[in-house]
Amino acid sequence: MLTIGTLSKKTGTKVQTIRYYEQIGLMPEPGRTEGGQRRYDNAQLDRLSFIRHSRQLGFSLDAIRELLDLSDQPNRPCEEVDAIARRQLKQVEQRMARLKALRTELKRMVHECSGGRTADCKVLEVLRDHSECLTEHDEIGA
Amino acid sequence: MLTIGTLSKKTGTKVQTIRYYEQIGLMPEPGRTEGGQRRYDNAQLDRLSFIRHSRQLGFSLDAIRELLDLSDQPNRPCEEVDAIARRQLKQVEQRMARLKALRTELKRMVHECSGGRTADCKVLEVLRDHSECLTEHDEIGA
DNA sequence: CTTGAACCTCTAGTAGCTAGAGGATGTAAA
DNA sequence: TTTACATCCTCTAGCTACTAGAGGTTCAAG
Repeated sequence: MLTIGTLSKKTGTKVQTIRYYEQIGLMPEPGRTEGGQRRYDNAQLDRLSFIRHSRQLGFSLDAIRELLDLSDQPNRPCEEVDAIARRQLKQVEQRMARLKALRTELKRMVHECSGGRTADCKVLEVLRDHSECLTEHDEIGA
Repeated sequence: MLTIGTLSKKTGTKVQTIRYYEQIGLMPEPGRTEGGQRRYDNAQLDRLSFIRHSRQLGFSLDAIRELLDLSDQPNRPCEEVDAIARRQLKQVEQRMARLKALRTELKRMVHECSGGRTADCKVLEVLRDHSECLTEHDEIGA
């Protein structure tokens, strides 16, 4: 039986985060000692590792919930699992494309500024006037 | 004089967001009609455009606050501005590197799964066992 | 003068945690 | 056995950057 602290160390997940996952129903309620402290078994360690690894790969908690559900039903076709993974891959690729455009623009800004006063600063000038931009970067966030 | 709705359309920023920027002190308090409605001038339009464009380039609101402050002091050296931009560029590059690693891993997962039952699903297998991963992707988020 | 779009404030919600207060428990050494 | 102290507990509030909605008021055109 593992304490929450041990589980935390083994998975690299903060104690608070483990309790949070329990609260939102991603982790099951563990057993408790007489004094009320949580005690975990290996199944729960595996589950948390799965969650943790999925998070590292950028899956949302909602997606992870779906993946865990599917993982619990071994005889279903894995098309749904694949679909979730492909969706994630697509999202990652979209973000990369966006970041690439931002990098281009930022590089140009930084490059063109040759260190005078802020009044003549190319960086500020570009920020003031969108028309100086070469690439599209309309959306915000992600 | 512009209404908040007109300002919203001109900059592509939602009305609620403009009020939010005012609340956190990023936009100054505008003039008001007798009835209490906000009215903006061109300086405020410029400022909001600046904010909007900076957001599109991924700057945080805190960074934008710094940029606006510097922009208001035309005689200071623009090194600080450059530093902020370079910091942003670095962050973008870090995120890109991370996404690249994720993409590699996700592609491999999706590729190796040939559509059987979830019990044999390669995607789930990789998620269960980090050691199957080739790339590093320790951090979460960003 | 009426209508209706646009405005107002205020509260609460989103994702995915993180931090801290204030107090209880578990364990190992003295 | 007592004491020390790390770890645990619950609960609340905070973070970024908005977004949505309730319930009510103002503006401008006809």
